[in-house]
Amino acid sequence: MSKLLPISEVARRSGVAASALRFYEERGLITSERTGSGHRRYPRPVLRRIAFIVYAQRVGLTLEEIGGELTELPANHAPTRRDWSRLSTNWSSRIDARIAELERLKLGLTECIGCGCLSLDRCRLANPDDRAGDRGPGPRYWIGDRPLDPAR
Amino acid sequence: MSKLLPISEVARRSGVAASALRFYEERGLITSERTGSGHRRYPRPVLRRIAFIVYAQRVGLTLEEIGGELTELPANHAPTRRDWSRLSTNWSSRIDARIAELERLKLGLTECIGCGCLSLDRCRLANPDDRAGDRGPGPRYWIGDRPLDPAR
DNA sequence: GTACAAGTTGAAGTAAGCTTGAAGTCAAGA
DNA sequence: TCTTGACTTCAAGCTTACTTCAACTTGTAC
Repeated sequence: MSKLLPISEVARRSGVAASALRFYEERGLITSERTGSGHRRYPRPVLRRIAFIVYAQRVGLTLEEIGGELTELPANHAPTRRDWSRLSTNWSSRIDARIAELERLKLGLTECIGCGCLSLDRCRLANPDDRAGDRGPGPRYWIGDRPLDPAR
Repeated sequence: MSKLLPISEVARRSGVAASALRFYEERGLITSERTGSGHRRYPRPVLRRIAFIVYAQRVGLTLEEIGGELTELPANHAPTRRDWSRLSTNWSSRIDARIAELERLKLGLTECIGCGCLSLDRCRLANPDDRAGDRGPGPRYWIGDRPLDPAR
């Protein structure tokens, strides 16, 4: 049987707080064995799983979504090529979408300087009235109709 | 005196819920005049201000940060070229930083397929142990030492 | 004059992702 | 034996950004 790690060690190695690890366990994202006295002991592959979680969070998935992805991944083995391939396609497009939005936002920033109007309510990029009919209310041009990404 | 808009109209035109508008007002991000009966009446430029708020949120600023930016902007006039220039520089670098992180994350995704190891704990991009000494614990390579961006 | 829509306030609720605190257990060292 | 230190659970608290609700007041239409 391979080495089992106490929570403090997993926290140290993963950079994730022990309280967060317990929280992830409560949410079913990771699992642990227990010592006779009830202390958690983690098999090494949990580190991979945690890295996966942290990565996915940065990509912008919620813990719930991550939980969904994880149920389709082997708990104690490396993911297969197929696993990775599916994830890669899926996440790549999410990442691309968010990057596209950020580029659009950036463009709005420079165009609003460049166009000479300098005004959020007269500029065609910002004026809600100009867009009221065709794009609905709200600053939809810049905003890109809300593909949710996180990143905090 | 220019036309004043009731909250429903501002909500409709801006695409922001009336409850959110009241919330923004509470937080000092926008202001309103009142009718004799206490109903809010917004001067038109509030639409510019709201567009600004929504835009800034998509860029990734918190309402508190946005409040800070807004205190330096004229409440009822278009921002000056200097105002825009400062913002543009500031926000552009934030946007660039987040885009850079996303590119890094995407690279991690394809490299982990491409490198052939297919394993988050053996791959050099993922293995916490490889990075324990020089980069501290946690999946720092992919993660990029946490420049906070939001986007939900 | 009466109904109904639209508005008001303040308090409480929601969601995500954790952290903190209280109270208790357990093994090892001085 | 006594005291740390590491760990446990469960409940409550925190932050951000709002929404929802209850209880009223107003404005407008018929």
